[in-house]
Amino acid sequence: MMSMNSKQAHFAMHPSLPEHKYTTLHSSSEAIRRACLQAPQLQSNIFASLDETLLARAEALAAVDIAVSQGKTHPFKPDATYHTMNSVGCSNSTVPLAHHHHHHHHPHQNLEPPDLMDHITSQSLSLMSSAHDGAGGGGGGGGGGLISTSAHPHSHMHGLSHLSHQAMNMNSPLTHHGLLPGHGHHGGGQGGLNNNGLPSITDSDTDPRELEAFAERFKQRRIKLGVTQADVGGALANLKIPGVGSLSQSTICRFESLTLSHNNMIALKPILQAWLEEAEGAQRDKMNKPDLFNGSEKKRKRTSIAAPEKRSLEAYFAVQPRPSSEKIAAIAEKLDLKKNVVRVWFCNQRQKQKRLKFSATH
DNA sequence: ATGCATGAGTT
DNA sequence: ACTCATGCATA
Repeated sequence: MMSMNSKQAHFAMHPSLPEHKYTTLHSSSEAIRRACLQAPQLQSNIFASLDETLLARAEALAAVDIAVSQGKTHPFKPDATYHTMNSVGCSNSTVPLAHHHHHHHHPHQNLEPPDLMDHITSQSLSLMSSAHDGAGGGGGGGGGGLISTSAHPHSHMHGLSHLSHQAMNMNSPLTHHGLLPGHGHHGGGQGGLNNNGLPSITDSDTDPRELEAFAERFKQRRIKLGVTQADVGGALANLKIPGVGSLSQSTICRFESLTLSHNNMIALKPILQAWLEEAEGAQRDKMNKPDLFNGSEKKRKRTSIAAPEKRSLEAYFAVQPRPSSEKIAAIAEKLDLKKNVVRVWFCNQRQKQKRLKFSATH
């Protein structure tokens, strides 16, 4: 089969700067997070009598939290997810951006050197596109790189997901990849290029400190170039690196702020480094691709879990980060949320927790 | 800058 | 049904 994705729709232009629908102090919810919840794990009968014990317990804990930092009520329903999946006539024109095979990994118990680049061949570095600025947040604008760049209607999937998926364990930063010819130099500087055009991965590349330093340099140079995070993401596709498509503003942002998993950071570094060097080396010409597409498709609505519910979830998470399906259902009902919303929340929470745990260690 | 969500690949 | 990489929508 080819690729038959069904998640497209680009163009999220102009944030209409609406009034708050509901008060959501996202900053506090993130700041508070689970920090002081260590209830004894009383999971007596999870399947027997709707462990209200645990739920009540967790909620009680959450309640304490509420009393301390909340003094308002919100008249809103914590659930507003309506996907408007439009079958836009299924345009099958998926970019033949070579979605090659991938490898597998055995259930061994440790580091399996990932073939970071197994097929990458050369390069055809182009350049980014327009310049706007305002990437770093900018309060009102909304992180947005709402520029008119990269005209990809809807056919870009994950670019390099296969470069470093879960096959590799992200622990010891000493894992070097079997196909690394020019490794040997390290200590704050790499520069060798692999046979595929991307910078070689060296030991130093897996060093959290090095990654951090690079991320910082990257951001500064990017800004210096006058490009937004979104611009970078879109420009990556122009690098024509096999298996590497475009990335979103979100991902670029996360890279710069180190809010990606260690592995993800390592995988993205070579790509972004390649772009950076190209962009600086050709800062003269700019191509502007006017995209005259009409995006009248689905508009995904982001579910917003209200603070109280969120606190409860955090309380549950503290005692049981991985609730069973039944448990999730129970929690969902208790909080009047859709089961899937709860499930996804736990998944995301685990990811977050994981990366926080890592950054805390380094 | 981040919260909620999707999807591929695994387990 | 989970993990991981990513993305859309939004604060």
